[in-house]
Amino acid sequence: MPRGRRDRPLSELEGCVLGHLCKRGPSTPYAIRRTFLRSPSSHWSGSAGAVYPALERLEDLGLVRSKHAPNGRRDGWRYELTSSGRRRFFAWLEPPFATEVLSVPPDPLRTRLSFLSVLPAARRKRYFAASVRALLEHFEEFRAARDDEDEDENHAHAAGNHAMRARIEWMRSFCK
Amino acid sequence: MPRGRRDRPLSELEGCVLGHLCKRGPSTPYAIRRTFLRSPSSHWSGSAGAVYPALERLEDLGLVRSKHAPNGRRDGWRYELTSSGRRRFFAWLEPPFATEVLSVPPDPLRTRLSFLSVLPAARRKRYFAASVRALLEHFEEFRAARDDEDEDENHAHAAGNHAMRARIEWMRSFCK
DNA sequence: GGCGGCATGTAAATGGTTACATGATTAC
DNA sequence: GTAATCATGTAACCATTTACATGCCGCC
Repeated sequence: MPRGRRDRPLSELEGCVLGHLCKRGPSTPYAIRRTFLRSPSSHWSGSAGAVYPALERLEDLGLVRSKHAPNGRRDGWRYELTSSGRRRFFAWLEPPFATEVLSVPPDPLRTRLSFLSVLPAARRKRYFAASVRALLEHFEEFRAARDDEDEDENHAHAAGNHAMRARIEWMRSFCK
Repeated sequence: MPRGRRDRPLSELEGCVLGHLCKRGPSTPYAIRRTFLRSPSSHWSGSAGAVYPALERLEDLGLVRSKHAPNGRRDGWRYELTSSGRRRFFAWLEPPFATEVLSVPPDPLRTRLSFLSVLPAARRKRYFAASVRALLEHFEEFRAARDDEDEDENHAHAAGNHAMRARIEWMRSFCK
């Protein structure tokens, strides 16, 4: 799907950038990056090398608009949603979803299950035990890292909780 | 992490390629691609443009070795694990895991939860209902696509099942 | 004997990453 | 006044994807 096409699907990052602008209003690129950098639930680094190009692409698509807005002595731009950007964001956000949104999300731990038959039974047993232990440990950390400021983030966090518990459950079920 | 470094972490695809060689023995690149193409649980396309370069990288790292093995009149190569490749595969497969393996796997549906507050309550209600409906539909398809040939794949499939059910559960819990 | 599908690749585009550079502001 | 951190980017690299090219084989 060539980048130029106006109707190409948005990447997850692009959707989130539009979402930030929709939720918090006009923002500088750095402000957008910051929410990625700080958000505990996000899996993006919020790297400048991703956010700035994404904003350029979105501007090329006419979904955002930038105004020159120097900050003190310093140059800077402020981005805001266009009305077509707003429509596009809602299309990204709401059902009907693309298949990738609905299908089982990738999970590196689950991927590894496809190869466990190469291990002798005893070692496989240890595998499950050690994995459950590691998962539980990680789970504690995750639960500790609550946000509490943003209601949405709490929802997302709760969903993450469910997902983690499901992983622990199936790992446990294989233990037996 | 520069590509040349011998101790860089393996990508998921690279791990799976080593895994294929470990499980099924020496293979042609196409045979490896095929398992990705056919495996229902995999989220890679098994595209040639991913597998061939991955094999080259693994060979540069000394983890696989290729032999010229013409197939009939046609050129072709067959790859096999080296002993260091085998060690490396087990390190990839078994605990202790890298953080990315343990942490909550990304889920595009969960990502969208972070923006639901932009919707008015009624619309959010419809959102959850429609999502659950779509998930259930997709879930049926997923369950139908069992493999039954490979025991490991059945394990992975069962884990996918758990993950899907967890998603449906949390979507439902938000409905209320 | 032509056609469709299997097998074997290459090339270009994409959307991320890390690393680097550097100006402004704040804390000490 | 100097070090840490905030803010603003650029550049190089990386692992994927899609699209393309092409030879061989079996079937109708």
